[in-house]
Amino acid sequence: MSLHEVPNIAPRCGDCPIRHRAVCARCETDELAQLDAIKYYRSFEPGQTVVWAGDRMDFVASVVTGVATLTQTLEDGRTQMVGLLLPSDFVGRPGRPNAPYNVTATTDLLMCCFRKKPFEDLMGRTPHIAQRLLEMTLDELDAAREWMLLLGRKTAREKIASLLAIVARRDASLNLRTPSGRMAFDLALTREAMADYLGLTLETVSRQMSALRRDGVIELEGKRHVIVPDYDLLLDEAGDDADGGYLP
Amino acid sequence: MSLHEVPNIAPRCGDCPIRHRAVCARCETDELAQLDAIKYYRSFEPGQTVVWAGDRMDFVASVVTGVATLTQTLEDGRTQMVGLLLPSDFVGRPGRPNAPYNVTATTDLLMCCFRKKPFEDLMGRTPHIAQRLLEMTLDELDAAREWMLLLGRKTAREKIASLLAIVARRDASLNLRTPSGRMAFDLALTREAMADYLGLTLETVSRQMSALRRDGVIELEGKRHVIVPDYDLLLDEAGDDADGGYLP
DNA sequence: CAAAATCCTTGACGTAGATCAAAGATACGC
DNA sequence: GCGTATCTTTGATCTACGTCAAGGATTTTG
Repeated sequence: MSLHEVPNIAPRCGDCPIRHRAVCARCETDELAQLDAIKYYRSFEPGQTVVWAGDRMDFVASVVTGVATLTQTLEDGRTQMVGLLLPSDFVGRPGRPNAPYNVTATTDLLMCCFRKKPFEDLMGRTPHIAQRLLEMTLDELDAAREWMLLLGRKTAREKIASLLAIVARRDASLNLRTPSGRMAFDLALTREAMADYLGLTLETVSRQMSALRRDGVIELEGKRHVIVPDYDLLLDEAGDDADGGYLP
Repeated sequence: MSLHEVPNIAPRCGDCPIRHRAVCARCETDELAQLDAIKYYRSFEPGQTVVWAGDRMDFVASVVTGVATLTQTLEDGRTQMVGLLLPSDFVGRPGRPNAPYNVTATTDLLMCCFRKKPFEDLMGRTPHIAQRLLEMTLDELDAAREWMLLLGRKTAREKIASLLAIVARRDASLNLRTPSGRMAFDLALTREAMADYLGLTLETVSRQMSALRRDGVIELEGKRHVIVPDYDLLLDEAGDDADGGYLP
């Protein structure tokens, strides 16, 4: 349910195959046991919908493997992606019965779910979980606002470059990155999904990807595997924000 | 720090002239006293900056009267508004030392501030304040995502209509609204601020405002006072989202 | 009350990205 | 191996919105 740098340093959550950035960062073993008691797994195929906007959603979850998206649509079918869920990201909101957006798997997707009621109870008993959730939600809000800048003011080329930079950065924590700016990753999104992310059409996305390749900013192997020979060059293209980004 | 319907039903916070949606919704009198002890007021003139992006921000605050904006900028000066603060809205984030965005007064502005350290301490002691803050942050996130749909997929005319509908709705709780859809309000934003909100240029905003007037969707008295003869008509123009909006 | 800011409107024109259309890649089933 | 479906690329054209420019309205200042 977010988009930023993910340190992925949280301790393992019981026997759960993923490090629950969401709920485990400061968990005591006792709490981990309680989380384990209420968790279960669900898997989805590419294209499958996890929940429809407006539907009751009686669980919260974090992504174990795969990619999911949050999307919003207008009556006439125009759609805008409003969230991109990568492994360790969290979906769902304690205190809200219904899902505000469509949640869709774009790849094979495994989610670790917690039934909402017991999760909320646990949250009520352990204040630091609520605090952690607040922290995460604030991160998401920052990401959403960065995204707003992209949607409102960046050119198509800058949008593409920014998206690639974001995905590359997320992958960088896991994947190989040479000391130079060279890095490679797979883009788990179709051109259409990229377009929905960026507020463009898929044709424009395709054209701009070709243009970036032509200009040597990126290399493409097949359609989805991207190589960034010089990360700084990509960031230049992305026209990243002034105001220096805020200090830690 | 958000954009939705604000019921404004929270009890008064001590002698504070505003109902602190943020921190008082479920406050005990004891906690109110503690909040009162650490609060102070600051006022700003139109155009004045409350904090610069990146600067240390050692308080959280809620807007008492007036309007403020959160903006982000690219190096070349392109700017995007990412938050609109109306009375009762909350700014600032416990746990983060620096402000991520520029906060600027667009009218005369009075803020009720709480020094961050004591506020955080209080939050640590009273879990429901953290919960309330989480709730508010989730509301903001929803608003940000609605805004993303606007920025990414709506036409200029729809953008304007959506903005007017949002402001009208915020005002509706305070202002007069006849049983029919007729309503009137003052727009505390310049054309340029509207443009920054909507990801447009000020010329396009001006043209679309004129077009909406010409088409009888709105009436204008002077530049800032807007009359909406038929609110449903405005909502049609705004091309509001499908998926029915989620049920309460 | 003139002079100078601001803020807003309107026009003429250019362009980035949308739309429409066709065809190449790649994968999948039989 | 061939047909079908999905995804992607590329081209030709259109258009909504941006850019540049001029001129009102309204307020502020001296």
